[in-house]
Amino acid sequence: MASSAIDPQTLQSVMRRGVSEIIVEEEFVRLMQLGEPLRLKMGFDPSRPDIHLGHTVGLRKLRQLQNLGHQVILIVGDWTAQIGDPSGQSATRPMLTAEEVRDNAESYMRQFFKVVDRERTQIEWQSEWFGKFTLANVLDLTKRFTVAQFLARDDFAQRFRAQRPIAITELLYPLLQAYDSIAIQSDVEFGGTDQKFNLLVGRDLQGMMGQRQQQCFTMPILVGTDGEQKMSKSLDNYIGVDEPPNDMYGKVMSISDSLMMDYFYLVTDVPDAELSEMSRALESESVNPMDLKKRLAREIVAQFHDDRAATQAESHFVGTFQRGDAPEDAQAISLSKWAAMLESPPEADGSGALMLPILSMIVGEGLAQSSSEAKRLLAQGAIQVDGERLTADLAPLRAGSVIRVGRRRFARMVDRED
RNA sequence: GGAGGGGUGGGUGAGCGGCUAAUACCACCAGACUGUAAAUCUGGCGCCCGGAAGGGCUUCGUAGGUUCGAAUCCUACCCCCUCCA
Repeated sequence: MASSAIDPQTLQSVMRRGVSEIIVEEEFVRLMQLGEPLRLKMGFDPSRPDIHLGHTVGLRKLRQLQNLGHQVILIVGDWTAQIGDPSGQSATRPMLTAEEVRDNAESYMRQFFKVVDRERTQIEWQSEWFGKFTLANVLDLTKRFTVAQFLARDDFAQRFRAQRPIAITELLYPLLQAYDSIAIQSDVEFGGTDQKFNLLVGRDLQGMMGQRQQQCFTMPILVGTDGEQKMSKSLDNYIGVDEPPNDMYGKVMSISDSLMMDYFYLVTDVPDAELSEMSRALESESVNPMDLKKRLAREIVAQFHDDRAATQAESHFVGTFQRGDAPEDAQAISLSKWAAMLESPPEADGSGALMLPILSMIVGEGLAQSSSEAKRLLAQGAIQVDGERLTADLAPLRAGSVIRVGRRRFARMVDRED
């Protein structure tokens, strides 16, 4: 319970770090000072069950407020999912079956609760209210807004100008999202800066229908691993909260140095004072950026897995990428199986290794997609055996030999496998 | 109801009878450089055979047709979009 008034310093950190805009700030402050638990609204689209770091910027804010005693209402958007948020491309989305929605919701929540406190979260399905909606309700909703209001929204405006299609249902999307605020009596709603319009429609609608108006928090958009665009699954520039530690660590290390401080600021708990320290050190080049980035990668992995996983991921990274060792879990290839495939017994060179056709082997074992690709890789010098770059198809292999294809595909020869 | 535009390789998007397995950009892969950074540079990027030169096979919404030859022309069909009313 948030029984007592909040201290000013905590309030400041809630309202500043990782927040782009609060509408209306004074009202939010007043609400916080009331000391009663607020209803924090968060929606989720069950056609996209995966959460990545970009989403966690907002989720972390929710968690922060939960720790102060407030309540999260998670809305499963089983109706809006059928429309598709117009802020994306206008790709027609297939309708989901009830079962798919349930599965997606499940996997979403598993990830959601890595950040948000389950104890202080209430889950509501849109169908609880939209299932009962009648045409009369729809008309009542739609008559409150004008086309001009909606066309003022930037992405609609652009599409309209470019004579690209805008489905009527897309205009409905913000309305349905807004009605959710009515249904759950939301006090504060959260979203990325690109959600501002939708959040405000909710606020307006509440006012029109005589409810206390929600406050709107917009959060900065996290740039993806490509260093340019918003982190998103469809652009494949994301770091998923569900990814294994090694991948997560590696992806963080691959971000550009210039993004590093944003990540620290938006998705870790490293205190502000320390962050300014780091920025200064980077500025004066008194620190190797790589070391700070390793810290960032550790922080992030620890957050979604644990400290042990973070330490392991780091040594995996150092071993595999900085030193070029084969990872412990490298794919195993049976030496005897491939030796047996040659009609004539494989020749040995002086040291007892077997000369085996590496190209068909890497295709057969899935290290290359086709023999054409395998040839190209060989020609480009991308295939190594025990650190030696290959130039011809036949490679000397023995048990324990390490095959490396490109930067990250590894395999180890073993005597046999079952 | 009327007029028009369009469906091309993971994406955007050229090509509009042979020089086109198909321009360009993005994404992706590899190499150089490195901190697996990023950026940059170089090469590659349908499948199969070949050491290579080269050859074969399958692709441009679907199905037929014209032609020595079609992503390009014709016919039918399916799908998408815009404008006028």
